[in-house]
Amino acid sequence: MQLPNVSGDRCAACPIRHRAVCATCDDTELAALEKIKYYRSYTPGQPIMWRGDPMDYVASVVVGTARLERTLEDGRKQMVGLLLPSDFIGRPGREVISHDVTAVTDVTLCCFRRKPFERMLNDTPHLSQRLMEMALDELDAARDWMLLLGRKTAREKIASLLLLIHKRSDRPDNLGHQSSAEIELPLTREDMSNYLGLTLETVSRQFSKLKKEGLIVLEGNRTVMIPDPEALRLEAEIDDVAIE
Amino acid sequence: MQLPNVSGDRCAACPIRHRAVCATCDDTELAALEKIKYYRSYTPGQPIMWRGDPMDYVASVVVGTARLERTLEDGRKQMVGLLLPSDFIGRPGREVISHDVTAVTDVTLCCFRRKPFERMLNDTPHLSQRLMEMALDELDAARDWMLLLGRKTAREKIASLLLLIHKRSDRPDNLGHQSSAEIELPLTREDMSNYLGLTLETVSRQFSKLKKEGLIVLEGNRTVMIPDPEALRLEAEIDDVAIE
DNA sequence: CGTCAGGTTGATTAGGATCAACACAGGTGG
DNA sequence: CCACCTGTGTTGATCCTAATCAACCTGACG
Repeated sequence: MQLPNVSGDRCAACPIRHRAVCATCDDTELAALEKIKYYRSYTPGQPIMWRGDPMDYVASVVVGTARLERTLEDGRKQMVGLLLPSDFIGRPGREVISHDVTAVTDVTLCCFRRKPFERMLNDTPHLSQRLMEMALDELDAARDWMLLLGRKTAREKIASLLLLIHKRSDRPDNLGHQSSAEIELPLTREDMSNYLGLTLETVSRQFSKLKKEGLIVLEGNRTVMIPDPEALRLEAEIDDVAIE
Repeated sequence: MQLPNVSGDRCAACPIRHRAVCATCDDTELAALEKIKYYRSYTPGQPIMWRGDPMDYVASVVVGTARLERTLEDGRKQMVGLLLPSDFIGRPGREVISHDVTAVTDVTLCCFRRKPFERMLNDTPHLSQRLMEMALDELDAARDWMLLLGRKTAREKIASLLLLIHKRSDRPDNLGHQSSAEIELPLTREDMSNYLGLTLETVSRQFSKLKKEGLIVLEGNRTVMIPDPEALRLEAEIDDVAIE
């Protein structure tokens, strides 16, 4: 996979400039951030942070997909977040990392050492307000996911996940409702099962069933065509009061 | 139930002064907040906010317990948060309420009309930083709960809930590990089932089983004695890396 | 005294987990 | 070039946990 050449680039040219934690920073603030930022890259499967380790830096995802997860002693795993470009990693004000983070695809992070970043947070309201906004958005998303984990059936979970990935892989040509859509799954069946609170066998079976019913069309293992997104939406029991 | 006389009180005397969104405000900021605040009270079961309604105000819980929940069309319910004193309700910057909020016990809120509060957020870094902190804490809590919903057994869920309530009803005499503890459940079996992603029958059965095994002692329906919190902790599969 | 909300317990069912076999593609090394 | 391995995915058989359906209990309250 060819990575965009981000290292050393000016923030102004950054692909996530207008969505990440720095979105509302002005030129002066951006210059200050630029001084303390550095890039890191990871290959698929590579750990990025471990729960319990000291949190030396925080970061924005620039390119790629990562998963945020927790593991029980006996090995049961639950993904608690899917990190896509512009998502923020880490919790300023905390000494220790609370969730494992792992690269799913090739990933490039824009990192800030925690201490300098915390100092900037303190005297850059634009930054703390943006981070507050992002945290509140993620909180809403986490709560929606709690509804899925606690109450939805396997079939509804799969449909919801497909629609979530569809929505978040927002290509620019996304004007209103399309009559069909194609999405690229960054996750393996196992990753998906860990996100949905299922086993990988159940995920596989539900894929097969949705395929047989014509609600999805598989092109290879990772590419899913959704002939009629509205029909899939009915299966997902999603309800957007024009909120999300 | 006798409510503390909070209405009209000065913030300085407020029971949640040092934990709520206003915790880090100085006297001047507090005075400004005092001008736009007002109190509201609710009786058990009374709705506080409805998903989809315009968000006219945001609030802090001063006294009592409320639940935050989402409902599927067919009636399936999932609690997505338990709101205790000092917790914040609402999302500045959003026009519409995204979760239902209902009083569980008698509840007193300290409310702020949203617009003035948003203006204050903009020019009061103490406030936005505190709200950011609280949102990030809640995000961590929500993610812990996702692990519970997705991967824990009914028995583990119940044990986790009891320990959560024990931890959050932090009486001052809470110096380190106690050899036994008594907690007061604000929730009905049904509320608990909605929080844990179970049915109320399953909750009831697991209570009976834990009782039979001596891990808990019921005194009436709502009071639970935990003879050996460490033993219960082993059942809950909780793992705190000195994080929480 | 009857009603009703909250709670317990029992019988049965079902959705998903578990255990297991196999398919297939992509490397790797002889 | 082929044999082999490994990671990923599919499908089948069986089991088990928690859901469902149902009866009943208790205490509060008009």
